[in-house]
Amino acid sequence: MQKQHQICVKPLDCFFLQQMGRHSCCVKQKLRKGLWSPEEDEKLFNHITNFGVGCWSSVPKQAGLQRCGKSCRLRWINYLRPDLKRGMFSQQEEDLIISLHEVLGNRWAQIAAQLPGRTDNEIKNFWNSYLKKKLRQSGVDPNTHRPLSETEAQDEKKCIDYEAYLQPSHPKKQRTQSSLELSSSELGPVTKPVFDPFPLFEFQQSTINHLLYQQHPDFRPLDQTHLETSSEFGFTSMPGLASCENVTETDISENSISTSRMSRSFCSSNSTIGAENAVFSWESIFMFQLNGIKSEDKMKILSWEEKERQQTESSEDFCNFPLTSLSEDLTGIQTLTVHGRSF
DNA sequence: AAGAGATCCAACCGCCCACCG
DNA sequence: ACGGTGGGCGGTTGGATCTCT
Repeated sequence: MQKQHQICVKPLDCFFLQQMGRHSCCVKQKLRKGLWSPEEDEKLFNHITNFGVGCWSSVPKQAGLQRCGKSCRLRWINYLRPDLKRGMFSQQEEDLIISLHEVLGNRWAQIAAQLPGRTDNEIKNFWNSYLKKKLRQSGVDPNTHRPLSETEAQDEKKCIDYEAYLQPSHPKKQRTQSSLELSSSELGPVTKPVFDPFPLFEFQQSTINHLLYQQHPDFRPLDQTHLETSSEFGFTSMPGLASCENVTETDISENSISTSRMSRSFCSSNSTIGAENAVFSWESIFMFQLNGIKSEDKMKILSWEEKERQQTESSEDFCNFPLTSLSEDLTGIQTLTVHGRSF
């Protein structure tokens, strides 16, 4: 474990480390730490929207944030990024994580690269809080992916009923879904405002990706690499946001966005947040997704129920995502098998 | 109803590495 | 070649929330 090498860095040590170019953050006592406020989120989001992802160390100053660059980067990657998929992991994602973990170990970033819309942190948390226990429960050592001895399996006291977990009524699931599925009238007064720039993203990501995949077989969902490096997807300049004033109401089917799936934050606030050079709105987010893939086709927007049905029917689509960026560590590995499919 | 324990997950920490001057 | 710097990563923490008694 790394911890044994870690030295408690207090002022004097910290000074030297700073001189060595390491973690200068900790000496800047004035910088804020902890949870991000909606205002901070909005500032960071608007800054990245307007100026793109450049030098993280300069972002806090330019965006007017009392945070270190690392903190801003993390917040963007794990929460504000527009391509994030939210909500429960699907069975396909879960199987893929387990298979990838068997090959890659705790290389969460590499695993996350194979799961569009998921962050390494999210996958790591999911693994530590749930998958590990599930594997142990089913008699598999999560570290080696080999069968546990019977004794070890019996000694595993913590029991997780996975089937029950997948049911909509499971408390843990309700916890994560509540903000998406309750209507504003059901939610009552909002006590903890949250800046949620992409409250529909669960809908957008899965629905649009599915639709695009249907009509454009070459289409692949956005991933972190695309966002950070590809001008084709254009997030560094956010064309969809910058030009959102050109979006008309008729571009979006009224049926495609159900207010019942809005998050608390947006149910309780204006749907448009003004910035100096950009306007934050539902329409802009939606159109960015469409602009991002440069599709000229008019797409039929399916109802939520129809979309979910089709997703279920095409549940194997996820397995078709190519493993494009496995590291050099995998050079010796010929294939990766997921659900009997070889990659 | 209340308190304790368990769990989740956002955020932090420190190490490593690539890049640059 | 070397040191400074920024970014990426995995491990860990601690506050919030949930469950149990």
